[in-house]
Amino acid sequence: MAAPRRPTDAELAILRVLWSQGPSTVREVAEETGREGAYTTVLKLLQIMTGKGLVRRDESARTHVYRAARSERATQRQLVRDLADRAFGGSASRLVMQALAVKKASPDELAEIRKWLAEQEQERA
Amino acid sequence: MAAPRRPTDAELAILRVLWSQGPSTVREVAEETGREGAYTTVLKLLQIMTGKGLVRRDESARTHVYRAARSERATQRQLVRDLADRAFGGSASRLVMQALAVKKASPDELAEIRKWLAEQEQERA
DNA sequence: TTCACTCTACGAAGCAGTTCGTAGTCATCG
DNA sequence: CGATGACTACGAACTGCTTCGTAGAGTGAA
Repeated sequence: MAAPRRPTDAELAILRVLWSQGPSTVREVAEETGREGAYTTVLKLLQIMTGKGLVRRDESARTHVYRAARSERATQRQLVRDLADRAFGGSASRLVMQALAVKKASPDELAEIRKWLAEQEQERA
Repeated sequence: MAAPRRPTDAELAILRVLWSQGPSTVREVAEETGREGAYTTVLKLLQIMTGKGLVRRDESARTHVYRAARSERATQRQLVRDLADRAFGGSASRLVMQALAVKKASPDELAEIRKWLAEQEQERA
């Protein structure tokens, strides 16, 4: 499979619904996004996304059911990589530095970072 | 000033040149991007970016000199925030987690992260 | 059957981003 | 002066994204 193009904003909004709600119909996605009269817009987007391979469609019932083709994590990593390339000279670490400056972390998140740090030092031994 | 729209890919490529080379002429930017026959394309982009307020133009000489209107850091943070909003439910910390998974860090970067971690724990006291 | 409702499909418009060709201006050199 | 070359300005084409309107098919109730 060729390198998939980065999802657009509207596509990402839909993927977010699919990731959090699981496989969904057009109506379910449209209602979750909360916008009025968005039904055919969401339908069209899902059709396009099916063509791009971003989502998969179950057509066994008359009302089709869509699900994200790639996991949230995998997509997030792709986007991080993409941003690192475009704005940080390819350095994910420099991206991390700026992200750390943006917002304080919760205790859980701090713990995760500490854990990651320990692993890094482990590997360096 | 209203919230500036996120720079596009082509705009970011130009900003990267301006950040690393400092104020530059169209020709200097065009040569740095390395693409053939890109001159008028770069010129047009710089004109558009001037209109958007992304760059500032010194017209005192016949050959104009452009410089980035915002710092690299500020722009990077904006982009991080934007990506956090679009793909991480607004959580920069979750973005950090994925970014850490993407690539190993250098010793310097590890040290910076450790320093940041210490500051966080300080504030929590 | 007929009506109302829901669904899919799709065309088309509008807009932004990107690229390129062309025109016109200005400075310099012979 | 006249030619050459570098510069700015700008229109126009092309593409991709997003939105919406409309058509047509399936479903089920009266």
